[in-house]
Amino acid sequence: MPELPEVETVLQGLIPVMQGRRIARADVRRAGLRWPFPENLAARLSGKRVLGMRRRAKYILADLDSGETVILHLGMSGRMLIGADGRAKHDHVVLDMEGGPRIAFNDARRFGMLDLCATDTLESHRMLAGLGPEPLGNRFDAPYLRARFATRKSPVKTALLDQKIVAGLGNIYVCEALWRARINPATRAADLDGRQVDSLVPAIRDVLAEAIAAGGSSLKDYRQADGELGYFQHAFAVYGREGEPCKTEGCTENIARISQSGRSSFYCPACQQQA
DNA sequence: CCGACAACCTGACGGC
DNA sequence: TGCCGTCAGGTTGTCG
Repeated sequence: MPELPEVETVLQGLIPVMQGRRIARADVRRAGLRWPFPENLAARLSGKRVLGMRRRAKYILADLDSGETVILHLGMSGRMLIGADGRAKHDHVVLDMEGGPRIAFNDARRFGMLDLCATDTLESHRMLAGLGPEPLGNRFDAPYLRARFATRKSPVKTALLDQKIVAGLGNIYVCEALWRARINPATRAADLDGRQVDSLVPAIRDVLAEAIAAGGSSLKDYRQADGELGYFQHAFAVYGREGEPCKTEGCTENIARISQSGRSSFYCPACQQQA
C-alpha cells in the first residue's frame, strides 16, 4: 500500500496524536515482522515521550526522549490505526498514548518492520544508510539524475525503483511519472537523452506532490492514518488501467501492461515509445 | 555491476 | 459454497 505519499499521509496523521506525547504503555504481540523486533521493545517504548517525528524515504522516524529513535516501515500492507481497540486481527504492536488514543500497527502480510536505533547513529542504520536523495528535496535534480543514469544500463523503470538512486518511489508512482514524462519503462536509463532525464524530475515531483495533497484531504475526512490510498487512486493515469484508454488528450491508444523484474509496468504504447 | 527470481506473508478476486 | 491459481503498494538475498 504505502509509497512515499501514503507514508507521508500516515505520518501527518500520527503527528497530532504522538508528537510531544508520552507512550503510556506499549504492547508487543509477536517477536517480529519482516525481521525480529529489537530486544525488550515494549519496555524501551513504554513511558517514553515522543519528540520529533519525520519521514525518510518510506520510513517513519520517531525520536524518543530515551535517546533512541523508532524506525517504522509499513511494508506492503502495514497500517497505523488510530483509535483502534488493539484487538483486530494482525494488530502486532499497540501503543497507548498518555491521555490519548490507542494506536495499532496492523500488518496482514507482515512485510513491515520496526526497529530502534540510538538517535545519534541513525544515519548509519542499515535500513537508512545508502538511501538516495528525497525526490521532493533539493538534492534531487536534473544534473544528479543525469549523472546517475549515465552509466545505468537497466531499464529506467528498474532504476527509478532503486532506493539508492532516489528514495521513496514505488511501483505506482514510477509508472505514473514515466507516463507524465512520456518515457517507455523498458528504455535503458543510459539510453535516455538529457531532455528526457530532465523531464523526469518535475514529473516525479509533481505526481508525488499531487498524491500527498490528495492523501491529506482523505485523511482530514476520515481522521484515520491507515495508509489507505486517498482520493488520488482515482487519478491514476496508467497504474491498474490495462486495456483502458490513455488519458492523453487526443490519444486513442489503450494502456498496456508488461512485467519487469517481477512487477507490473503500465504504460501507453503510443505516448511512451522506445527512445 | 546487472537482472531475473525466490523468499517473506495474508487476503482479495476470478474461474470453474 | 469451495478450491485453485494469480496477483498485490516492498525489500533482501542468491544465483547466473
